[in-house]
Amino acid sequence: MADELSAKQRGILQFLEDFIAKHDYPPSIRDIQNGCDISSTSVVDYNLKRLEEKGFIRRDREVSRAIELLDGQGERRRRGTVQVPVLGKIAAGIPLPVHPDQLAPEDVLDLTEDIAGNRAGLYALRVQGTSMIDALINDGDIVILEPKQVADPGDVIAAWIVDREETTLKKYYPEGARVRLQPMNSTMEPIYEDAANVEVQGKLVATIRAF
Amino acid sequence: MADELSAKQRGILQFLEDFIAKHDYPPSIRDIQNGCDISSTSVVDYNLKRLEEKGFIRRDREVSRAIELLDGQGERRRRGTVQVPVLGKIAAGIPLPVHPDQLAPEDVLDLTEDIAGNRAGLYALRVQGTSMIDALINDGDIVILEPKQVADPGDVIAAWIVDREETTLKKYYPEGARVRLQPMNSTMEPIYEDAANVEVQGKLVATIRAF
DNA sequence: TTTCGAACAGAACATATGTGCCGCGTGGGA
DNA sequence: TCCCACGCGGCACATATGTTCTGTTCGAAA
Repeated sequence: MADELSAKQRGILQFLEDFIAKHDYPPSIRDIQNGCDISSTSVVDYNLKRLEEKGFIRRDREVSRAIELLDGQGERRRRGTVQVPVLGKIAAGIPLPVHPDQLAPEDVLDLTEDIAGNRAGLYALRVQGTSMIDALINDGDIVILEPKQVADPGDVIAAWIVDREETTLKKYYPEGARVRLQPMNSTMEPIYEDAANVEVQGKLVATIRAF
Repeated sequence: MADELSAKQRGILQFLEDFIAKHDYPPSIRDIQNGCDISSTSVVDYNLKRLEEKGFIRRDREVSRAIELLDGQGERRRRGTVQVPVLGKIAAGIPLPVHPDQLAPEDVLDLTEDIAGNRAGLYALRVQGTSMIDALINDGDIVILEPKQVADPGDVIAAWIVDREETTLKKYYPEGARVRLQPMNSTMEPIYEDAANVEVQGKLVATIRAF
């Protein structure tokens, strides 16, 4: 049960993704041959068979360009969307995961580029409780975050307030030694924290509330 | 400049959608022929040329199964997503469009089924102003609505308050002759309106805020 | 009526494309 | 050492598939 992919197989997989993203239909074997600088169609065929065995693609035999991309577990993949892992919950009293990659996603959210933009490494969290109500974020909402340790002024960030052990979502304005954290609800007053007391944990990309 | 599609052309387009949704790769001309009960490949070819002229598909000549689905305006379509038209703005003082179909969308938003669900006829509106802040909806947010003239208790609806000429987004609880409209921010008090003074204009499906 | 073009039928044609077969290195195990 | 699976190269082959050509039908316009 070999789950390992050879360099050539990873290259083919990458080429498949790019080609489909570009053309909206799968490449032929000879397209792959040229795109990956492979010497023979039979080599492509050989490696496609391996990829199919390992559950990364599915092929309909005898049909041109009949390659479907799977995710390595035999699951169908969606096109034109970004898979964003839902890593867990976010509440006032718990810090965000610092290394999102290390967590097993409990769920996956498909997002279009309309929402996700071209950012990479995004992850999502479910909001638990109403502690972020001042950020116009309710219990049950989903927040999409881009992992970041530094933020630009004006970014909406997820900040960990060290001494209060609290996560908050606010607009970020560094002002010398202190930081102004402005609620997104413009009728509310900003709070000020010592710069050393604020840890930037990520940048807010979007929030989604479904009913 | 014929924008009209014949029944056969609509059938082919439908078949294309279904086939691609099912297989993740486009059908061959003969697949279309069989799937649509068309007598000859040349008829398929003929109608595909028409569809291409009208901007519903794009084809790469001489390449098998090289059909891309477009949206009728020559724009690329995404797969596994729902196209939701952005019909305009929503503000406190303007009613929602009653017949969304009749408006030309100023923009199109791609949504995955994760967000849109399986509902049909959805449309989106951009929120202008902060008048919906009590519904945790900010200036610039996008609201996704399902057209509906009647709502179930507990639905979050877009309601037109007749005498105040005002649009509001609230949870809907009919209570006999009056209606309780509960803000989504649970710390705020509900308002009560005469049932005749409340017009249900649609059901809120989701809200999206992108940064 | 005639004319003309849109839509279609049927078949032949050219080629794009998946598949199979034979063979060659190479490296590890018996 | 021999043997064999693995990964690969090269090529021929069958066919899946897009294209094209000739004709037919039908309805509207002349």
